[in-house]
Amino acid sequence: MARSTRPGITDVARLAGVSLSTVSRAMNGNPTVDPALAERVKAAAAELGYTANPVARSLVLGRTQTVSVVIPDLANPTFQAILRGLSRAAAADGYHVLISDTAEQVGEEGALATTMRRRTDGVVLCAPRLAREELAALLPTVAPAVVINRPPQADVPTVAADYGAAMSRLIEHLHGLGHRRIAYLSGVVASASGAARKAAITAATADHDGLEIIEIPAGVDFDSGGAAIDAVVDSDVTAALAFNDLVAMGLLSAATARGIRVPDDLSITGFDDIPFAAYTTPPLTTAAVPASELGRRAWAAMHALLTGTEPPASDVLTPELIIRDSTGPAVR
Amino acid sequence: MARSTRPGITDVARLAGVSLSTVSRAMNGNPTVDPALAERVKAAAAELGYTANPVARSLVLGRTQTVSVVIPDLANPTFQAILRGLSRAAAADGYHVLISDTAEQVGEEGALATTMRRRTDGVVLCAPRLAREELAALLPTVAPAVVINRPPQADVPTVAADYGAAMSRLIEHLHGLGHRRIAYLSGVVASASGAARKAAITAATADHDGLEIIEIPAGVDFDSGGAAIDAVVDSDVTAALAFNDLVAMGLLSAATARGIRVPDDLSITGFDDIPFAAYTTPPLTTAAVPASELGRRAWAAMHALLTGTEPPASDVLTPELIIRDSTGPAVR
DNA sequence: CTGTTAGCGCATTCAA
DNA sequence: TTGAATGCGCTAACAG
Repeated sequence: MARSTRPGITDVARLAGVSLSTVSRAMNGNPTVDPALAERVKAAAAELGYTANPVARSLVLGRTQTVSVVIPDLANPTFQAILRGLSRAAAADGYHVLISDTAEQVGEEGALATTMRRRTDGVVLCAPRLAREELAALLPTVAPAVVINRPPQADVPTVAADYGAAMSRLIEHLHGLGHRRIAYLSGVVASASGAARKAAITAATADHDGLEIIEIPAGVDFDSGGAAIDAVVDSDVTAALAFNDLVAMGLLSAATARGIRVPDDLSITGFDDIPFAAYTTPPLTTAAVPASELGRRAWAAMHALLTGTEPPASDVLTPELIIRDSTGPAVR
Repeated sequence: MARSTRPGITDVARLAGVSLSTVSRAMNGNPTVDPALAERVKAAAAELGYTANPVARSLVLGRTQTVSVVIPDLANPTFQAILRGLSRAAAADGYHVLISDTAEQVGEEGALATTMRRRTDGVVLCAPRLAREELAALLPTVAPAVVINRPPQADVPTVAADYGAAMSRLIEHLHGLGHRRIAYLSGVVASASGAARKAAITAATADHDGLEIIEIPAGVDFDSGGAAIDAVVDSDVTAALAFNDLVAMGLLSAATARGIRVPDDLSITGFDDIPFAAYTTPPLTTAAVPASELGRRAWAAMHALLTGTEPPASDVLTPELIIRDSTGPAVR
């Protein structure tokens, strides 16, 4: 029967008639080896189907050519897009990605990141609800790290979307359409982006006399949007700012089911511009968070950290306002 | 300044006043260690914040506690769900997941799987378009492996949804509504699930006199569904079977934009039951492929392989027919 | 029950 | 330019 164990560097050395250090050097393209010899070694390696054991290399080199990514919820389209952008960018640079969906163990982000960090060269953290202090305490222990969608931190590259600016644009859009009494379906209040949205709301009501924004607690998914329909109706508003597209879609669906016309009776805005936001009925007005671009940039920052390139600064992207048909002039 | 290098097993040994092996044994819960001593060791480890270097362990143990997952396209909701189900199940068993989105390098699945396999304990392969022979040649080289959504292979656990059975149900549903001339928007013909769908169509037309199913080449995404509207209209059918929900949604959207009423003028079915299929207007009739369950089961199979449990057989799930409002009685 | 010794597979000093 | 020796950090024989 054939060999059951993979060929090692020793096998190649023997076949090529050289020492294992020469094999190592040849395989790594070290220029201090005689070209002819290098060829011979490579031929031997090819013949044996030899490839250096990455685990052994990792041990001696101290790097794994892999980064960890911790994501709060793989079911969320935005996080999926971040992961996708990051994953592809990392692959293009020859890096692998170890993922972790923390959905189950909320609050375990710290321990998880620490665990993952040990098998990888760095960690990209997407942890919107991790407490500020915990994050601050965690970061130094897992460096190099890059953080997504959190306020800039000292010594840690951050890539984020400007949720506050986007929320302001959404509000301006609604205000421009004549809406003066607006509902805000808040999602995770404790999240960084949630705080940014809230701040934008406060600023907007301060800026515009007569503008009222009523906060209605809701969740972050489709169902919570639907569940909020009663509260929205009762609040007697002409428009609703949903925490995200999922919530907006739930609200839109529930409103339609109730015979409330959107945007004639009620304008609705989303947030994120997930893939299906353009295909609801009516299509959703929203703020386009460039999620996969965030992932790409997070990788760029990590790659810089890993290669010792210039210390990447914090990188913030402003979501674009996407006006579709779920918003229209205020009626009342 | 503080120590810049992590504590090693030697540091713990010194602090606890024991040998390396005792530390190793104590940390691994080896019962042949005096309980009191074990406590002392653990205390020392805790004091130093020591944790065994996973890379070194991997090298000596020959296992990484990690599995690779290769996914064709992270932008596809079905694959996302598979990954999510798998990832969470693996995490529950203390395993990590290395992912690879092969989108960019189609056809590179083999090389990629091989590369990833070397840093992990096994690979879960989701490669619908990989040629049968290539797959067969690849599998033995990356074992242990489990394959998702492909016909059962010898010696390799397979978990798959029965696309053929689901397609049959969809057709029966349409036939029962009186549809006799139906369009089929084919996606990736070369894929395993594509072949299964096609076979179901052939069987159905053979079973039912007067039933015609016209194949219209299309893609696998939203846009390709929309692009097929002309062909569908020209084909003079009363119903259309879309390759998947994305295509169905694109077609639905284009149809609606053209003033074609669904399901009054045209019935449309999807496939997969992605999260948004229930929220289109009208909601989509489709076949629910239990994607995250597939991921979960793929993990179960892999875990069995890894732990030497009973050889997992091939596991096939039949998608449930979900009748919503995009299908109705045939008019003509 | 505990310590000593030998590798896991490779990259890299150091000599030659 | 090449080879021999050393060690990355840890586990697992093997003695004691």
